[in-house]
Amino acid sequence: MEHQDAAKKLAELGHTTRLAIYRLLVKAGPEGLAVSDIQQALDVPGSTLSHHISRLVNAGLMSQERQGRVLRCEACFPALSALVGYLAEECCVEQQGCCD
Amino acid sequence: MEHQDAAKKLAELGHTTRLAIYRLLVKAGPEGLAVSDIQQALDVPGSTLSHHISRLVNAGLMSQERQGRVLRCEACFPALSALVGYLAEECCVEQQGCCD
DNA sequence: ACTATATTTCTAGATTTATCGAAATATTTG
DNA sequence: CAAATATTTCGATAAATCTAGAAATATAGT
Repeated sequence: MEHQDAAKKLAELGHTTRLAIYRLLVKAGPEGLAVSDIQQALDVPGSTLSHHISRLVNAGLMSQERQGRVLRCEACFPALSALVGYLAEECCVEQQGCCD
Repeated sequence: MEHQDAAKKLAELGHTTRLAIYRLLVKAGPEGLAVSDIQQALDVPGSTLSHHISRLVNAGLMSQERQGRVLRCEACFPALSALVGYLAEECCVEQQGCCD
């Protein structure tokens, strides 16, 4: 993962509402959730929610697929793994033994 | 880990310079690095660097300890683990099998 | 075509953050 | 104590972000 890309993903996750959205999606798994489900769970105005969702999508952390009137949202699980990997990458290269 | 705390940590890591600082520290391991080492590696003005470091410290992602004229910086490794754990927590609770 | 539902786009004001020069503080050494 | 080194605090400006109401768009059902 590129440095800038990782920073962007982390920044987007670093907002209370967006982190909550993302965690709902992670919890939901591949089935995903409709925007309306998320709205109901988090109780935020539609326009605000839409703004945050579009940022998460833009950062490559989730995707949306239309199913009729509903937009189904799903977390991008590989992005999460890559991000976590980036954070721990080269952990303690200078001195072995602190990370497992 | 508390939700707000996790969001804060992620937000602080979500900045190019701060992420670079943090990764240098993760790479350095428990030995840590002096502020001047970081400055040399990243080539940012002192005041800017100090600002970012203080944010990382405030977020509980790193600590500083004075050793003579030098301030030694060290990553808080437990915080990293807890953060990663928080992100993956309850992954796919609704439907088993997507995460390992 | 009309209505209802789902969601986004537009817009604008309020708040937060980033940057960095200059001055201040802390510590060692001569 | 004075000078040198390491780092922070102050201050001010520029840029990005948050929030949410109102209007617009997309789809489905009648």
